[in-house]
Amino acid sequence: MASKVTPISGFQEWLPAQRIAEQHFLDTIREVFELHGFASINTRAVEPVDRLSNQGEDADKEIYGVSRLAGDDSSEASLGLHFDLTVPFARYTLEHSGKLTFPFRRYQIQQAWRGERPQRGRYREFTQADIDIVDANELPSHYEAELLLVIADVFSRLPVGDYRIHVNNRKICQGFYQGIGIEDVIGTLRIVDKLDKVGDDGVTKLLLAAGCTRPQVDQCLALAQICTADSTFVDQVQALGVHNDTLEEGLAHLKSIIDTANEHAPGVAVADLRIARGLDYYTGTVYETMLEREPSYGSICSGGRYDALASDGKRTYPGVGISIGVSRLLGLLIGEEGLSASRETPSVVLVAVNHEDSRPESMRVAAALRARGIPTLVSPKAAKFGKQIQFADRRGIPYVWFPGSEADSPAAIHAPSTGTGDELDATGTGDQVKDIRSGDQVSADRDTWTPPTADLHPTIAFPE
RNA sequence: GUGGGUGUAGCUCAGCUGGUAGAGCAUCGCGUUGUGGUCGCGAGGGUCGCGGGUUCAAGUCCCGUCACUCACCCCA
Repeated sequence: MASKVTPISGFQEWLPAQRIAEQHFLDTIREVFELHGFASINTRAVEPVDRLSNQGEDADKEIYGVSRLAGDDSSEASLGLHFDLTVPFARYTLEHSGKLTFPFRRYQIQQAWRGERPQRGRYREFTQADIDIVDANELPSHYEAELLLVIADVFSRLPVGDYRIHVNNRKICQGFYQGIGIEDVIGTLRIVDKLDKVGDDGVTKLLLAAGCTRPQVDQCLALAQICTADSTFVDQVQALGVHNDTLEEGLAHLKSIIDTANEHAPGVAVADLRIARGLDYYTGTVYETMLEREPSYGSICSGGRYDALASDGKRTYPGVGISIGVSRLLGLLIGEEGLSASRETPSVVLVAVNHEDSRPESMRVAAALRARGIPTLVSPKAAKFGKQIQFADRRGIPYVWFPGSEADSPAAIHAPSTGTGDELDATGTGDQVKDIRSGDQVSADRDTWTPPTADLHPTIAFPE
């Protein structure tokens, strides 16, 4: 039955060349995560709804439920697709706590689902690349700087352009707000978080409406304005004259992170005291990462420290984690800016087929090349050589191999004169390989010929 | 969930105050059984999102619905 196919909003799908670019990102992320000693885990797509749903009332609306279309499954536990990787990881940590070795550092690259209205940079199905470190009972704060450096290492190997990791510590806001007599810390954070969208005036109105006094509002705004690439933010906060132990603790932590980051990855981190993050479970350091060329696109890498996400009653497992929003990042780079691969197939060589009768010989050539790690495809038809070259060209395959073991082979008959003729096999019966970009065609040995390293695998680049 | 915009070929779109569905690009074929890209000729491909209404006649007007899209909410 033919039915019209239509796209489903909020689900990202790439064409083959774009997928190659995506895989390059995923491979690089994985490689760097492993380089920094993170072990991979994969968690199931579903969690019991009651475990997912107590993260805040708004989150509930976004959870996709999972059930059988037919049949009476009223006796089954209610399941939902996870909407991030942190909550499943917390559950995983508790479930396997007896078999894990702490501090446990894991990476997890999986999809997550949120049933919200899609928009630019926001999807209903999306891939996240998470790293987290959890420990039992206590978690040293130096990990909070370490995660930032891992992300800096990842992005240094990818064509993401200039970016900044904005770091804050919730204790700064919490201590500061309490120090000036504001009780609703979370609510105040949420309002201050809108600074980008509604501006000073908008935030002022909202805070006044929430019951803050004028001096409190001014202090909140003054704190939120502070944003420094070095540890001078400490002096700026202290100049505001608020005294609170929690505040001092937060300042010391953040200073330590910024100093460490500046030593190992200069220019990447910035202390930005307006960063709040929506999720309630963060208790200390929080991160958001913006691209310099388009900060309004939103954070492409976020996370933070959480002290009590996982607890079995006897022990709590504090952790710190950060997550690359792969789908959001690629939605911009691939979807809008045109990042793609140099070809739409991994094949670097197309082996021509002279006649259908000689296909076995072409297959032997392909086998010899593949045995040496050269991705190779055999031509689908013994069409005219122009067609076979075109087949390669359309897919971006740079080399066409002409098997030459037969007397009437095209390599013997049709080798073009290149002036010197030296590179042609004197007998005219050997294999030849043609670089279809330059037109150069030379004799080649299927057991030793290797394409230039730059051609062996597709490369990724933005359009000119 | 609330509000605005848009639905015509694979893609980008034209189609006037109603009169038998079009272009460009892409795809495929042909241009002396052999070395492509240019060029020439040709072909395929559309329940005009879906349903109803008005009319002799609806892609076009009206109503509904669905999808996509943008903003709000919230977040990677």
